[in-house]
Amino acid sequence: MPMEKTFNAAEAEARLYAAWEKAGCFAAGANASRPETFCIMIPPPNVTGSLHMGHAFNNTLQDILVRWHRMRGFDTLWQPGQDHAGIATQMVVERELAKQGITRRDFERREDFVAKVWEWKQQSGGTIINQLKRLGASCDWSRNAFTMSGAPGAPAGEEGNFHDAVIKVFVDMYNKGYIYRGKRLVNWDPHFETAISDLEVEQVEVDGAMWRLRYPLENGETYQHPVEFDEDGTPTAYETRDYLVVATTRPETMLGDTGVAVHPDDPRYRHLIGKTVRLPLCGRSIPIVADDYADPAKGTGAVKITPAHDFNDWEVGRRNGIAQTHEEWIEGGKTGKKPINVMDTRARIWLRDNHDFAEDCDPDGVARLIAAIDPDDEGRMPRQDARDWIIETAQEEGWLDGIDPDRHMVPHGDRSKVAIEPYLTDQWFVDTAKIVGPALEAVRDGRTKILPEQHEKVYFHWLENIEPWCISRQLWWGHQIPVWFGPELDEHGQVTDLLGKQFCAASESEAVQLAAEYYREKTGRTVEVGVHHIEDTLEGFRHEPMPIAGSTAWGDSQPELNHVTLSRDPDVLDTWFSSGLWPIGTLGWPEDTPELRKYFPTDVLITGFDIIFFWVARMMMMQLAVVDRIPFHTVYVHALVRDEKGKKMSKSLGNVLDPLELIDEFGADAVRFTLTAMAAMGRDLKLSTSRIAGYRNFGTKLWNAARFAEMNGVFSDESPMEIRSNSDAVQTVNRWIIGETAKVRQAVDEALENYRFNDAANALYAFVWGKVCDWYVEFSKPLLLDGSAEDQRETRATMAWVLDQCLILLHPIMPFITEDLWGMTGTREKMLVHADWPTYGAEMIDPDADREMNWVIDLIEEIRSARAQMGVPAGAQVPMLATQMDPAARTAWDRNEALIRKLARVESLSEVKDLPKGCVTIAIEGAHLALPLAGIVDVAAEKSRLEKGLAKLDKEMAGLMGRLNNPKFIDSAPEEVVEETRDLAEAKRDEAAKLRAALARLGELG
RNA sequence: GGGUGAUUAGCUCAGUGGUAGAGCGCUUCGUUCACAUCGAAGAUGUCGGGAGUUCGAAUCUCUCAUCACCCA
Repeated sequence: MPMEKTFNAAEAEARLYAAWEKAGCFAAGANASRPETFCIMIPPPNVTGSLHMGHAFNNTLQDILVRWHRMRGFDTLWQPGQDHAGIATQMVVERELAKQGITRRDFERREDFVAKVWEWKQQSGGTIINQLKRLGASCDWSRNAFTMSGAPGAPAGEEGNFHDAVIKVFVDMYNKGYIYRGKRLVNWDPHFETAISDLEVEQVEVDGAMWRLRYPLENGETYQHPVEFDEDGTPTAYETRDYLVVATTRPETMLGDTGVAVHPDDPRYRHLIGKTVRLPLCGRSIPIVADDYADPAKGTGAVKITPAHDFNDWEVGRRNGIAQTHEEWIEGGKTGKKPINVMDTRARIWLRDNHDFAEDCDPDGVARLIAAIDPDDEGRMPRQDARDWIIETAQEEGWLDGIDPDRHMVPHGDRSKVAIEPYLTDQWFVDTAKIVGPALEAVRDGRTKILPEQHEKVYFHWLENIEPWCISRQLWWGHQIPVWFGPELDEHGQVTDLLGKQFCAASESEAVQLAAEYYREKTGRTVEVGVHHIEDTLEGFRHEPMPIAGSTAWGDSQPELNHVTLSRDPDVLDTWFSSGLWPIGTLGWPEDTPELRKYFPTDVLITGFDIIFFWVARMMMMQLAVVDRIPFHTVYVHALVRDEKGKKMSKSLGNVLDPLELIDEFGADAVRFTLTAMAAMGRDLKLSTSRIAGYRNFGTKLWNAARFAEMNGVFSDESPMEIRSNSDAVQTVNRWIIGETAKVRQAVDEALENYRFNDAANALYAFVWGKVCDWYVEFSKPLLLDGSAEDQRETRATMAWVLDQCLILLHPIMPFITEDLWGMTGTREKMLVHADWPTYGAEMIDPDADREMNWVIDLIEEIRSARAQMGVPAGAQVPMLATQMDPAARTAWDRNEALIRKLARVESLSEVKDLPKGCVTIAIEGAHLALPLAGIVDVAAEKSRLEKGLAKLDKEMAGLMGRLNNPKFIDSAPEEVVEETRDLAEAKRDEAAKLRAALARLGELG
């Protein structure tokens, strides 16, 4: 059956992928023929994810390395999987539920909500897997991993043990002292009501204002405020003020102010340091403190300090005793200030039952504020409304000094898009300072290499300045923190802190056992230990663990503890905590599996630079902390895919190219080849569809070369020869293309070894199109059509071999079209995906054949160029004359006459003593050739052609001679460079002489 | 403000000290049996500006300009 004219990607891709999967071609170790292993972990996409250009790029590069190693016989594993994406998944599921009018708060039990999430995951969580398959990704899907597999409540089919790994790591790290719970300011997302990481916060510029508020000075204090200035800006007149003006972009936080800061050297305020102001509305007396953070040139130079609601204020507060812990406050004789949280978890102003807030306030003020802002659950004001109310009131009461419009950055949650609130809460942290050392060391000493190298700097910079990592999230979808709280006892067995004792264990029963031991030791009795499962009941507040201590007392005796009820921390772990274990977790750790032994440490990680901190650094730290080994020896960091104008692709800009649509239109191979050809290290790639179309055409070109071969019996030779080296061929053309194939094999391997994907793609493009299709197929025609039986046989065999090599070498980049052609151009033992990667090299290259064919190609191009410029009709056969040919040229001509004549449309070659008038000169090494075109030749056109050529040669000669005439060049340049330059100058001189002679002859004519 | 990178043909980009390249686009020609998703030929560059090192610089150094990204 004759081949179609083009490759039908839409039909073939699904069929071929199914065939690969069915045959188990991607399974770990498939096609292994040597002991070395090669393992890549996929950067797990979100379970909510769908394929975007970045995934397409990232996974194309991984697939190339994986297919290349598998064909070379490595024991190969490409481990796929997804992460459970805490916030993103909760968002998607809540959105689904919202369609039915249900919210998360309608669920009575956490388990019910989590069950819904699992339901969603099983229905819709596989989207990206199918999309990766369309791209051709050769992952071992039978091992597909999920960071929540095996978690409590996981349904059938999700029984993996990733959960065990996560919990075990937490417990290990907790016991090693790497994990602790503490009260710190975190980025709080009021929509999702959870802490989020710095990296999930984006800064958005918004139009806002600076509100100036007057805080009255207490105890009759005043200061001189400048009101008139001379030309130099020196104050010339002052007014006496009995208040300080603070400027703020967030007036609603004033309810939580614990001080006002001024610069210690500010002459206006120096005498006020240590005095107090009275906070309007609540009447709290707060100190004026000295801190460099206050910039005298900014605003009024006095800045309100709200430690519980601003990161900078927190630092100022800690330095100045106005953000003390409870213990510090007691020890300091209750003279300092504690930070005051005035918001609930939904960023509404929380005043009712807020003891920290009310503590030093005027009771009437408090009552008024509660009535206005926080009367009851329905009336509690969101932060924006409270701001409006406060400004209005300030205006009415005369303590609003003014309003200045101000454009400033406001942090927003990248998922929720709402303004982030710095929020003071208890959270769990990894004490990264304790585990960062080995991760830095591994890259410094080269055990792990980051490519391109510039990214090592980013890695070092981030790790050297690492902050504690907040790993708790107030979500339901995730790994619940394996810590149970119970009352802490003193040496007399008395409760000192209801929440003070933590029991960290992999299971509830182990925690209970730990607790029983603790209480027995403290009390000398057996204390009954139970577990209380808390539920989310407090609207607008975070659910905290609530352990219970039960005791009995008889008469005057101390109460005796007889039972406690533990309460588990309700928080879950940051998704990145589980993704951080990806390399070991996917291989079955903590079980000692054969895969873990075989494939860990893995080889290469391919990822985008945007998650170097998020993920790469954390994997390094965690693997080293947990199993004390690096997770991979090479990290290849690729750039971003942008649109053709260089803009980051984003849904809001509408410039997103959907890889699946591109695959539909151009085929997966074309998309893959484009991404590969543009993957120069460290550069963003700007993608345009015309480029993809170009590479689709490349596939068609290859297809048609095979089609030509098929039509000429290349694949159906009844007595085929076998080509093993260039000595199996006699014809120069065949010997030449065998050598060219060997060259490209070396180039491709070298490129891939160095992660120079674009070099591999471009070398193959130039070879397949520029060498095989443009020249070899054309050269083969005279042999296949008119050659001797032996020549035909040899050429068919060579062509079959060359095309096979093209398919093999292209397969990692273009798996579909190559596999399809492989199947239709021969009877094969194995599919191409498992074909043996060649190892031939220099021994296949015949320098003589190389020289000869390059001469032939030059000659044909010269003749074609002369003809085209002289306006010789394309179809016309022309005679050619030679006045001189050296032996090499003579041999080359004799051996390749048929194909030169065919491709250059030369009718004959005759040797003459002198050229007749009206000839067009063909400049070629080792021969004087000319086309007698007396009837046709346009003297002026030929003259300008020759002059142009001469001008170019003269310019080149000038440069070359300039160097050769410089004694310093002869002395200091390497011998071979000097030699090369001499040869080149010689050749140019010969060519110029020929052109001059030709010009002289033209002169005779004209 | 700090850091990183970029500036090469009309466009998008390769190019680690030795004759400036590719793809796309453009112009002219072409229905010969692999391919018009094609073929042949052609035009197009003070390699961002300036200075330096060197026999020799797109490439190394310094400086200026412009742009981009990351972090504050």
